[in-house]
Amino acid sequence: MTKAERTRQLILEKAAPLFNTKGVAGTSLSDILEVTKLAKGSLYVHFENKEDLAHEVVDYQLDRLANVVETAMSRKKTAKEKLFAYIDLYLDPLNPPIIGGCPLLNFGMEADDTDEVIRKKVHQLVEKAQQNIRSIVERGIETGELKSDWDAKEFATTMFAMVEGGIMMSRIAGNNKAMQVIARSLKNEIEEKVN
Amino acid sequence: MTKAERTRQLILEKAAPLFNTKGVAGTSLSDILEVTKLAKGSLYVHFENKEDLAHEVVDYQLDRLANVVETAMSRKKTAKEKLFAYIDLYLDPLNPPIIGGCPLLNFGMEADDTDEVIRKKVHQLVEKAQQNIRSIVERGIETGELKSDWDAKEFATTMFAMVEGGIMMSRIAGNNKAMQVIARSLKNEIEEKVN
DNA sequence: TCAATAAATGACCGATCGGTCGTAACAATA
DNA sequence: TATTGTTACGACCGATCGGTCATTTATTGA
Repeated sequence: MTKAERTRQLILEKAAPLFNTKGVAGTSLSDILEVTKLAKGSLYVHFENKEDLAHEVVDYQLDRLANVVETAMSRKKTAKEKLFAYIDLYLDPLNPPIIGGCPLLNFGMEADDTDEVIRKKVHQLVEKAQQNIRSIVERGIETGELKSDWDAKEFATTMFAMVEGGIMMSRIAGNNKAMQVIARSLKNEIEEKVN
Repeated sequence: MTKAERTRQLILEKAAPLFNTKGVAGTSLSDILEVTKLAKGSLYVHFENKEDLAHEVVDYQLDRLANVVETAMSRKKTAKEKLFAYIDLYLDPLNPPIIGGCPLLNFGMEADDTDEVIRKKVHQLVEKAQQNIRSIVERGIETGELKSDWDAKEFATTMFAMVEGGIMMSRIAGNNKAMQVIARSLKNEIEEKVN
C-alpha cells in the first residue's frame, strides 16, 4: 500500500461517518479536515472536489455494508439461518454496525432528488440485496427446506421494505421497539414457510 | 388574515417543497428568497432564523400530511376501506401528494442525528399514524368486520414500516414497482382478516 | 544514496453563507 | 385622512464555504 493509497483510505474512513450522519450537504470540508488532521490541499491530491469525494465515500460505505451482510450470511448454512442472520444484523438500529445507520436509507433519501449518481449507486445495492434474499428463498425451496408455494420475489421486496422501514422508525423513535416487533414478525413469517 | 399572516403562510408554502426535496442543510436562504420573491429582511420579520423557519416548515408539512391522511380515510366507512385508502395514498411515490415525498422519511432521516427538535416532531406523527392504524383495526374487530385473532398493534407497526420502506425503495429506483408489490401484499393480508 | 516524483501544506481567493439594521413603503385604525 | 405601528427592503457584515497553487516535505525506485 503506497502512501497515497493509505491517505486516500484514511480520508474515506474518517469522512464516511460524517457524511452518513450529517448528510453530504451538511458536511463541510473543514469537518473532514478536522477529523483527518490533514490540510485542505491534501484532500485535493486524492479527490477532484467535494462531489467526487462524496461519491467515493458512498462507494466505500456501500461496499462495507455489502461485506457486513455477506459475511454474516455466509457463516450460515440453511436458508432460514441466513435470513435470520440478515434480520439480526438490523436488530439494533441505534447501535448499528455502520455509524449513522443504514447508508442506503441515509444517502438514498438525501440523493433521490439531488444527486443522480448517488441515487444510482444506492439503487444498485438495493436491487442486489433483494436479489440476495430472493436467491436464498429460491434455493431453500429447491432443496426442500422451504415450502414451494412461497413467492420469493415478493417476499424479498416486503422483507427489505420492512427492515428499512423498521430502521427508520427506530432511529426516529430513539429506541428499538419497532425494529424488534418487525424482526419477530418477519421471523414468524419465515418459520411458517419451513417444511 | 392579516398581511403578516399571509406573508408568513406564503413563506411556509414556498419553502416547504424546497426543504422536503433538498433537505434543511441543502436549502439556503437565497433559495427561499428566490421562490418567495421576498427580500432577505422580510424573512426575519416572520421567523427568528433559519433553524426556526425549518422547524415551522416541518410543522407545516406534517400538518399537511396528517390532513391528507385524515381526509382520505374519513371518507370511508369500513375498516378495510380505511386501510385500503391509506395504502392507496402512497401508491405512487414518484408523484406524491406532497412534493418531495413523505416528510416523515425525508425530515426523519436527516434529523435523526442532527436536530432533536425535528426528530421529536416527526416521532410524534409516526406514533400517531401507527395509533391510527391500530385503532381502525381494533374497531374493526369490535364491530365483527375483522377477525379477532389479529394483533392490531403489531400490524400497525409492520404496515407502517412496509409503506415507508416501499416509498424509499420506489424513490430510489425511480419507479413504483416496489410500492405496488407492497401495496398488493398488504391488501392481501388485510383481506385475509376480513370476516 | 540521491535525484526524480509525489504528497502535504496553508495562505489565499471569490462566492456564498446566515444574519443585521436603518430607511422606505405600506396597512390598520382612530 | 392623518397618524402610528408594522412590514418590506437591500446594502452591508463577518464567517465560512469550496477550491487553487506556489512551496516545502516526504516517498520512491534506479
